Amino acid sequence: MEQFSLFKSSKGTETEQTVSETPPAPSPITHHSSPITELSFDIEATGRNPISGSIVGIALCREKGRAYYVPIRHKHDTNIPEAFDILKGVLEDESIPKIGHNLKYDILILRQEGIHVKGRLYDTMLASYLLNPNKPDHSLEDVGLEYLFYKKRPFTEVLGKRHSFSEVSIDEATQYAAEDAELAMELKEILFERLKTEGLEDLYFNMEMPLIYVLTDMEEIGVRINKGRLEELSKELDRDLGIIESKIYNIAGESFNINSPQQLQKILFEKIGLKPLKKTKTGYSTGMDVLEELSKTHELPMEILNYRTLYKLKTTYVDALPKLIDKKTGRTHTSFNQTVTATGRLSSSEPNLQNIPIRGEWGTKIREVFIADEGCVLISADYSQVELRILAHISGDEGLIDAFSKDIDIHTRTAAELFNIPKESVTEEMRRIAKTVNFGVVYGISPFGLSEALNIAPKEAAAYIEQYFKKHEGVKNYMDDAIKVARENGYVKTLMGRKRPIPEINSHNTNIRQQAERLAINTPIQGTAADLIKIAMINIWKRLKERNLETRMILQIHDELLFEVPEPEIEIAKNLIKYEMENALSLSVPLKVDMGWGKNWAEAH
DNA sequence: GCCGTCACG
DNA sequence: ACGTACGTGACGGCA
Repeated sequence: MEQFSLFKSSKGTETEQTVSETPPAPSPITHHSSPITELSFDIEATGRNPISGSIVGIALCREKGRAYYVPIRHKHDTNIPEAFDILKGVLEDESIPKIGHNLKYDILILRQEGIHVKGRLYDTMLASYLLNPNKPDHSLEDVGLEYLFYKKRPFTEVLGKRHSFSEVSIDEATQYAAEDAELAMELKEILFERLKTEGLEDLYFNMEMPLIYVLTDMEEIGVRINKGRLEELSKELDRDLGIIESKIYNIAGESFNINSPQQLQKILFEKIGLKPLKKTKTGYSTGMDVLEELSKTHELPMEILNYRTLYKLKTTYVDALPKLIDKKTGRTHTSFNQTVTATGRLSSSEPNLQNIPIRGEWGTKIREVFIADEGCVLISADYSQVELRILAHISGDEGLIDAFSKDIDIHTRTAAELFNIPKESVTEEMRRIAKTVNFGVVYGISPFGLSEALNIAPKEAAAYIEQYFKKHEGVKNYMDDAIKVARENGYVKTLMGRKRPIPEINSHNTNIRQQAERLAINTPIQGTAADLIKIAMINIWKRLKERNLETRMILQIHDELLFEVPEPEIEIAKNLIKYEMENALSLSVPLKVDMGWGKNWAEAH
């Protein structure tokens, strides 16, 4: 039977028809005489990763109760080229708004088919995220359930024992896909109305929505990785690990699985008789801080730490990265997740390229593997002390504003304040302490937390904190105010109006409440930094496009952007990037961006 | 599927 | 008496 598009039910309440019947089939787009005001769509494809996955079909919905499914590479498809061309025209029409759930995925799949989606995007996943960034699951299933009390048919059930969606019968595929497209359309009404009442419209349309296009480009371009070098490093790590392994067995007097915390506990705390310093839910901790402390008493803990470091680098990076090089592009394509963090940051997965090692000799070795394409260099641009600058701005603290206005080394200045001495007399050790205090301030400092971080007595830590607040009343006031605001509203906001509910702020449990208070303090800072770099990303992306430059943004690591830049564009790109990052927001302190470039990421940093 | 551990900002 | 720094993702072990 000829099947072009399938007329479909309102979530299964009407019967479906094929459009192959006479008279000539109406296309889902053209049989309407009215102009298309908006369109909900959903791509069915193979695989989670939209770069390696491929399209199976497209579901479309223009109005409640009617949705269509157009098979593209369905096993049972009869491939009608006209359908594809009509769809391309509509999806690329800048004037037609597009509705969907997780549009970044659909846009990326469509790009592989030569369709470049344009126009205003109503992404219901992003809307759900902005309405409640604490929500752990923004899947269509979960959002549909929460806002429409609608239980969608699970994908796994439709798939059954089949390997790919392309093997599902057209009838079933239609039911499933059309339901998704229609659900997104219905959710759009509710969620975007609520965005308006919550004051989140501006954040959506001017930040998260444009960012979809930026992130799709970044994911599509990917990063070049030196695979051969990774294989060399793997062998090197194998050798080093073997040596440490036998050393450990020698010291322990037996061989065991070093990666098993259970077995390790037996060796450390029973056989050798070292003092357990900390407990976990399941036993005695063998974490880094504990082993570091124990290494003063015995030689084994240090060897365990060395082993763990190398093992981590090998399994998580050196051996994992080559497997994620895409066969088609020869590059590595991460996913930038826009709806994961509670603060507004992005996250990165499969592979996570936001936690690539940087410290130590192995950090350098691994970063050297991230390379620029021929004729290009990598440019790294990172915000200097961005969270403390944001704290200066939102707290209005005079001391902090003064320090950043004069571009004084902030940690040295804090040290001078803490120890009541002139800047010139600050030692390395004092600066280290001050640096930790400054970090602690941003996290919502507590005497216990600071004492743990500095390995000092809580009383001593409390004294530092007291001294810090004496010099920075503005910061102290900000913290008190943030907690007050959270108590009154039940949520806190970033500078750009991003909200995070803090439901535990009035908890009667002291621990829970204090944790909530730290969130109330930290979230506006971390979240504003996230807002800031998102603005910079959008502006840089736009300007690169306007000027037809071939410089490509490839990674975001919270306060850093990484670009792949053709050599002739180095100067112009450097200026453009620095300007847009430093001027993304106008704060009461200047923003400062450090830049570097080279053939690999280690050099660029 | 959870836990402990550890890589990053 | 207890347990705390903020935000992530990936790995191996183990039930």
